[in-house]
Amino acid sequence: MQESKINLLIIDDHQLIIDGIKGLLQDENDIDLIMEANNLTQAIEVINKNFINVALVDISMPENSGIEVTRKLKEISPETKILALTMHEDIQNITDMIEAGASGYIFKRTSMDEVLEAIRTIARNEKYLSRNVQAVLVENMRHKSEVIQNSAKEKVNLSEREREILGLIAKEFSNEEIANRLFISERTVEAHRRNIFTKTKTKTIVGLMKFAMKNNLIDFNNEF
Amino acid sequence: MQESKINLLIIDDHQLIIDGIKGLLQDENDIDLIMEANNLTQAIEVINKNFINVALVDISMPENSGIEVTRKLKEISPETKILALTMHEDIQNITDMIEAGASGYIFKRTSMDEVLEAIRTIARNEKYLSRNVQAVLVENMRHKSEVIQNSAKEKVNLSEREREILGLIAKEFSNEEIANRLFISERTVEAHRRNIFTKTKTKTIVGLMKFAMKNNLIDFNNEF
DNA sequence: TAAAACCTAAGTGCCAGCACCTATTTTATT
DNA sequence: AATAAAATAGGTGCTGGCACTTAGGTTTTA
Repeated sequence: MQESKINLLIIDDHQLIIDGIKGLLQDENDIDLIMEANNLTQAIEVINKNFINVALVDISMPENSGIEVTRKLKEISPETKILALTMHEDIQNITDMIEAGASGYIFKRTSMDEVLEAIRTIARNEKYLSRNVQAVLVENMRHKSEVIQNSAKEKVNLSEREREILGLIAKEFSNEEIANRLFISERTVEAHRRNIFTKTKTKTIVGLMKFAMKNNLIDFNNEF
Repeated sequence: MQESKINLLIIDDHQLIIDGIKGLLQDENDIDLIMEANNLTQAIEVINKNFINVALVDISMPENSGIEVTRKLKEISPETKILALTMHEDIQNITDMIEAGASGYIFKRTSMDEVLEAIRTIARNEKYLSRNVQAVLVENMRHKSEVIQNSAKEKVNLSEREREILGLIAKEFSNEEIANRLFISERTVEAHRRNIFTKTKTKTIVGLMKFAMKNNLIDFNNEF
């Protein structure tokens, strides 16, 4: 399945790291060309002159963050696959990089073998997340549910009608509109609204929306 | 790093699949015991009698969904690592299973080699997401950003101050409180508020909150 | 069968948010 | 130097949301 040779570009502001990686990779016979760049400008220059399959981006770079670099490179050369190499092990960084267009993400504390495997994987147009990264993602998913469970520990039981009205509130209908829609009095809507606030222990619509979000009572994204 | 032998439990309502997997794994010398169960009740029975390192759960089971099974097994035997084997390739299923406590997730269309690798990986207390699953996760992260970019294509440029005030609104402060906090007049806060509404093309606080959510201008989860 | 929860609804009054207007000072941007 | 954008702030008036109260009919549950 190994297609052709890989043209690699290493982008890092630390020349030492570039040299290190280069040394470790240059014996691999499926990696043809290894270019290097210390910043975005140099990287763009390289990419404009050579066809690069894989760019290894260290996102701890000072001036342009790795996210910026990734976005920019993807813009000018969408075929180039980007592998993020970083010491930032938080989810935000991972998701940001992937949103920016990275095909793979590995932590600096992983072995060089994995770097090589990652390069080959994303060169084949697959995705690569190192074990560590997978662990972070999994932990995050689990954590999210824990947060929800904790915050909703005192199980809020909104009635059918209350949920319905909460949904309409979230859809930006006024009490009057809700009343008309449901063929009930505005007074009744107000009563429901009050009960919803009481049950959810919230005081403002903003608070209520946050509550609804956290408890997945409404979803902001898919609607409308 | 291979610790000891692995005790495996295969849970699937299709006996054929159990037999198939069993046949393919019984030659592996690091897999000691292979038990089987066709449903949750049987699985619980097995787990109560034997120590199981890894449970391979097919979540397409009719009666109790794999999610239920996973939750239940994790409850009665937290040390047992769970590997989800499924034909459902959507994110919801993946996240649900992981939230329920699965340590790994693989699609049915992956090779048996990967199943074996996955079993060994999670037996070592690591996480395992197959390449396919990684692809789905990555695609999902990217897709999210696309949605955001589309809906916010007309790049909303809130000023520094406006962002600050938006943040305070999201923290449920009233105009008066915001005014006091920032040492400005309530009139000014109102003016900013109006400008924010205009710029974001929203009309109600609910709409504004949805906008802010989508554009990551505020984050509902981490705050407070 | 009684109690609890739910859905319904009217009255009354308060005020925060908002509309619409105007205007000065400061800070980019060209 | 000039134009634009942002931040500041006062006035005035309307109203939707909310508090607080009361109450009757229905459904669920203990």
